[in-house]
Amino acid sequence: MPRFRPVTIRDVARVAGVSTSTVSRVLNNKDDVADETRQRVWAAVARLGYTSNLAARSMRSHRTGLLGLILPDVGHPFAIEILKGVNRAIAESSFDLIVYTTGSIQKSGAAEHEQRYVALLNNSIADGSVIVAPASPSFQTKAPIVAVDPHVACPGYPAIQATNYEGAKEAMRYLISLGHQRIGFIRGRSELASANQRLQGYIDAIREAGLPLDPTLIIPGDYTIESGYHGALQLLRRPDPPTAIFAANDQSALGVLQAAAELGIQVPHELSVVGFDNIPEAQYYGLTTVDQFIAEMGYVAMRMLMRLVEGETLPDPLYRMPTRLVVRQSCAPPIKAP
Amino acid sequence: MPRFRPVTIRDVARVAGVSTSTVSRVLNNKDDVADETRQRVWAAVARLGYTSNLAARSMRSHRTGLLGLILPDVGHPFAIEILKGVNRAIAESSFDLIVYTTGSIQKSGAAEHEQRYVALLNNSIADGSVIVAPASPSFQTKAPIVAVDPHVACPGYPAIQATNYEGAKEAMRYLISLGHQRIGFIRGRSELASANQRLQGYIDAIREAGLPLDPTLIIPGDYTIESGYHGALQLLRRPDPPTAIFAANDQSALGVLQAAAELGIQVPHELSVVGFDNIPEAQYYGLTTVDQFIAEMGYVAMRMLMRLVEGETLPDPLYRMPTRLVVRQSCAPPIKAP
DNA sequence: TTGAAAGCGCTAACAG
DNA sequence: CTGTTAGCGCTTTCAA
Repeated sequence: MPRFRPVTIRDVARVAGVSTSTVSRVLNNKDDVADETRQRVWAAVARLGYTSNLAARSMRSHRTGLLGLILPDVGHPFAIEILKGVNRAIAESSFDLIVYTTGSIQKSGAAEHEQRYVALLNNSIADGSVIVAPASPSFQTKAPIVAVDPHVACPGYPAIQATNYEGAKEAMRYLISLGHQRIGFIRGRSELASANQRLQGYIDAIREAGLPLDPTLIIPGDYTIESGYHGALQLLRRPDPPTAIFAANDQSALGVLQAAAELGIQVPHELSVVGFDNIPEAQYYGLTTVDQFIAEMGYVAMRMLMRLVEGETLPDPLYRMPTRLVVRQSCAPPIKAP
Repeated sequence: MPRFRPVTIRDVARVAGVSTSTVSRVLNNKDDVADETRQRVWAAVARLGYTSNLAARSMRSHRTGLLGLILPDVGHPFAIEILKGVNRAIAESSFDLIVYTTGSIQKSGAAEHEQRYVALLNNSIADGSVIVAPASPSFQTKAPIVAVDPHVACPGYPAIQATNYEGAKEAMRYLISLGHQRIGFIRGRSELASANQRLQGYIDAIREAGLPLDPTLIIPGDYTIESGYHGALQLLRRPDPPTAIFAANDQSALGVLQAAAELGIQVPHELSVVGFDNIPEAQYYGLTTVDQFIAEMGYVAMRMLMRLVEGETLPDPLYRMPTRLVVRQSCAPPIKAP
């Protein structure tokens, strides 16, 4: 590969026989340039194959036409869904997208680092950014940001969140309507607002149905298959096992199914199972789920961001994306109706 | 959101009571700074929450620690697979990743635009870039690039490509070994090197087996389900239909299955089908496929790029990623053995 | 060991 | 209408 010096605005200016500022004016479509000059400049641009230097441009004028997306881990299914929605929003717009990632949650992680990532994009090359699952309660940034599924319930920035509470409640009401009275719950990571909202939905649904709340039916978990598996084993080996289990996310729901299979417990005949999130395999397993429209969340977040970048103000800084209960074969009335 | 002026190196300098150049030296770990000064500077950095401005930094020193990935359409399954591999390579490294996308092939498309995208990242903020499926035969860029699956067979830049020719041949040899003598072929987009290499594999396998080459069994296609569907209909409605069909990619293979089902032709009993690429549904349909390790291609591409960025030279600028024939239920010997 | 000064490529004042 | 000038925030000589 031959050493190559990028073409600068000065090269264009020299070839077109004008000053650099005139070239800049033409490039930015200012209207105070003579037609003849404009032509000469464009011709030079084309001939030299000039492309403006993003770094230099964004340093002076603070409008780059680039929106940022900050993801801890692009390989994660959640991130990929977000990406699809974000991509659609970008495709419909005149903005381009810059996705920034450190490749893993390990390398990013801590809240203090997030600030760095936001600053990296937002204070230099991006006109604004969407950040996925941030832990920080606030960000210092020049340009606007929008969060998807922030760790805290009421962050100091615009955000979009699924209706975790309502979704959990709906799932529970469905199980209760089938006749279940003892329903186990596998919790999510307790530092996440989403996980706690789901737990609260579980609790309130039981209370509102006038059923007794048995705290021993609530098992800690961390959104992994393993936690669902072990939690379910614990619940199902009791002398008085629940007739249904609601898992705080898709992964742990899979763990529950696995545990049931291992113990020879028939789903849904002997045990009903419901999971939150939309795991792709849900339909193969016939798992009843509370679907989150993850891609849609990415889409809405980007649309919100674009509005902010254009200078509009959002009517409501917290957008709540509705979930939907999708009933499949993993649910049935309990064997002994009360 | 309060107006916020980003913290600059000057703010840090003022607080630490040193000059901006000293701050810069500390930030870049130069060793000619007094320990005591170094401490003061780091303290100021921490206190102010300073993050260096990417645009300014990349404008001066031409090392940013950022690698670029240029994708026409992040929503596409191929892109997502690439992303997974790329992500892994990034996670293992000390680089961060910047993905640039315009959101759709529509908005990007033409080869002339690719040059812009490469320049955008490579001549300003990135230390080098991986570009997916580029059409251009060459790029003008300051920093190194590596292509994945370029349109042309021998581009003027380092690239990584699946063993399309060998893979196609292996699939054909397998069909021939089952006893098939008349095998149809659904072509891919003829402007792509990959598609033509697969076609050549088909042709050469037939020749080498000493079978007659019937050009009317080769049907044009464009990698879509529809083209596979129509191509298969055309082949199967002949008075002398082939006993097997090899489709140049996964999508068109699905189209073939669809056409066979519609005509009431049993797969694999009356028709064997093989597809290239790895469609995720392959195993559900029992489709025999020539798998490409797409994520792996992304991984290798990034590793190659990192080497180039570090100043190494590649032993071979064209890396050929082996494909693998995965035999599933869609293949069987023809009804009448010869 | 440190600071002053120059300048990366670009845009936005301000003059002409 | 166009050129000159002054920086954006940073790194890198060159002196001290």
